[in-house]
Amino acid sequence: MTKEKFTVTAALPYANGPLHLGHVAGVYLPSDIFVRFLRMNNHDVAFICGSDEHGAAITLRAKKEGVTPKEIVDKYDGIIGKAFKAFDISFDVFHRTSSAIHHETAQEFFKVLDDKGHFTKETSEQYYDEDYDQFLADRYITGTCPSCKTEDAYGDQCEKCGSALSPTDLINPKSTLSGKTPIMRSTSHWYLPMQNHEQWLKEWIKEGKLDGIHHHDPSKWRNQVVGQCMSWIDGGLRPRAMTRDLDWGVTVPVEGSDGKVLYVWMDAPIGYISATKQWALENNKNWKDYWTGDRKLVHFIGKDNIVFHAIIFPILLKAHGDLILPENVPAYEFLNLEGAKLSTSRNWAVWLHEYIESYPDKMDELKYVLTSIAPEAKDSEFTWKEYQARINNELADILGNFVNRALVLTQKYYAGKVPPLGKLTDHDKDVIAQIKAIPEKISALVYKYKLREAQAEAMNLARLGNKYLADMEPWRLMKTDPVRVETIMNIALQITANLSLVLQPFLPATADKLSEFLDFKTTEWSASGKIDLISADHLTNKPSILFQKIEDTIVELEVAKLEATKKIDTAFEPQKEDATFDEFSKIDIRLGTIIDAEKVKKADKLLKLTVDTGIDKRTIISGISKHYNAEEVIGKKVTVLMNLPPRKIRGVESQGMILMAEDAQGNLSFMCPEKDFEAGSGIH
RNA sequence: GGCGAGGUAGCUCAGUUGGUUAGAGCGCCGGAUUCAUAACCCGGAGGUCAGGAGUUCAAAUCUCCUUCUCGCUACCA
Repeated sequence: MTKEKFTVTAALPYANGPLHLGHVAGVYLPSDIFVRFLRMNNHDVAFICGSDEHGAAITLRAKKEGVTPKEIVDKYDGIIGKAFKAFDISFDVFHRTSSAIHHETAQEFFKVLDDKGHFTKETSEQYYDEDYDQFLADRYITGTCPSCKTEDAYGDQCEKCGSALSPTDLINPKSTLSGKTPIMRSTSHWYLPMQNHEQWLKEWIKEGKLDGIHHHDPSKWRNQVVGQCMSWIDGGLRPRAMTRDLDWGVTVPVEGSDGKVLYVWMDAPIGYISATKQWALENNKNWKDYWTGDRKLVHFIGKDNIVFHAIIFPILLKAHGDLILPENVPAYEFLNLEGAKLSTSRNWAVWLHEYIESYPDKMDELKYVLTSIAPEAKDSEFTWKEYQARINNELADILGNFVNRALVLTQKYYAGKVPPLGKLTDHDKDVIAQIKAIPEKISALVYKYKLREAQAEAMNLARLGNKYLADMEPWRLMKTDPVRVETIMNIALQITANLSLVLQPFLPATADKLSEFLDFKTTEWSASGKIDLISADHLTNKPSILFQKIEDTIVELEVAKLEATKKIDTAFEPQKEDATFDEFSKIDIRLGTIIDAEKVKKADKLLKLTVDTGIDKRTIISGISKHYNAEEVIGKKVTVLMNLPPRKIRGVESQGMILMAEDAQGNLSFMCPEKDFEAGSGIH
């Protein structure tokens, strides 16, 4: 195998929460396996990751918790970094986007593109809501449509006549945030005109050609990745703003851009580059070697960020010039947990750092299970029951047991010394051929990013060993033909030595244990498949149990722990700041009876309700159709916020709002009077 | 709502350019065995390949429709 060069990145974890099993199964573990395998084959590889620490979500969270964004990201960068270390994900570097070197790198990157004219700078007068102290997106402005004169047309489109608008076209504009007339304020943003890149993107993704030259094999990209990219491209790419009005992030390195930062999705992938720079600095290397030339760039990501890695970042890389584009973007689907979607906010998750704390000696067990169920082609599901079954039935019974019987027999018959290989039978030769074939299969699968199958193939080597022993019955032959047993045991030990090799990418700690048992270690994949890994007379050690079985009580405990999180109200916000009595008095809340309801067309969550409020019958659009269907809400007496300024939603004017209670799981419930009061009753 | 990806044995999943009785692992049932963590080994049962229609000598595989799940997006706080 010729040596190749790889730069492998794992999606930067967003530093506003800890890591859960979904992240691990779908990005970090597969990339780690891939990289470990590459290293064993002596490819030149850099494995890059780090914390993604910018973006509006972090500032919002900081505001909510009353701390600085820096405190948030420091906290989670710490938790995440520590967990990766304990779980033994073998990054060459785990960096962070809040570092100085990243800010410099991202700014420089931006400047290069700006200097080359790859951005269109739109300095425009935009509407600004003084009460909310922010610029208004098109959709947050309504006004009268200049062509059909309908009121409440949106800033980007009039729903009535369908004409495309810009906010400044509107007559008598209003902010939907405060309801007031926004003022014009000058702001400039840098846009990436993605539509200029459609042609080469199409050729690159569909045919794997870049500038007419072969770049990669598109059939190796996952369906989902090609499908979603083509869907975006065929739908027509549009300019996308690469800067934001925010105070947390990489400041735009251009005069007069105060209060602006790089869009987090421009900033974050550049984090791969800045992390490489930091690593190069510390290891006396040149970072450019890892981002130029005939090097293969591979991005491991989750399916939710395909377009950023397969469209937007490639545009940026190509526009920058000199830099390589991804050779593949293996995107993983999602992992579910015990029948429900993983959710950070609802605390429905198995957190990696908590697992590590509970089971510090069971890292490989978790790795094995997660690789077995890795969501490569579709969403998959983790259950503790399956965790137990995989470990007990496969790791312990098949792998652990084989290793144990081979080594224990060696202890028993030869005091641990490897017996010589004698004359081979046809059966032996057949087994030896399979020992050779398995690593080849694993290798082919890994290069195709089929890691779960690759791992299963590694387990087949242990199966082969078990079957070989069962077929040969050395314990019986020992009485009649001890010379023959020497050959059998030699082969069994060679299988064990091969296991210590082929398991390394998947189960590094277990592979090390095997090496200790055998007193033999090699990290050269090219040695795999050989049957002379350990020589005759070599002394092996007494084995210990490789895998303890998982007791039922563990499963029960973990499931109970999860169920308990359903009941704990962890997700509730802290109390808001004081409101004056005057402010409260302005709010008009009354009981209303829903007298009619229908689903709003072309909208997932909306119900159009007709409500009798005691003083009138009005239409209210409510985003509750995931929780209530139209039939069941009719006749309900609910709480209505009366004096919210009317707003057009999906072309229908909503005159007020139905107040809902929301629990920690995000379920919504009407708030109904305890006594049967009539519609119109005020709520004070 | 638009687009994308999925729906294959009880469970987790393979099925390459359509081609003989649809596969693997685990679970289940039966058998054999004792070197081994009551493990291993052999055998068996179990599938209208989400549902319907079509193209074809032939469809899990191609086309259309319906339905369910997930993601992106729109809209919703």
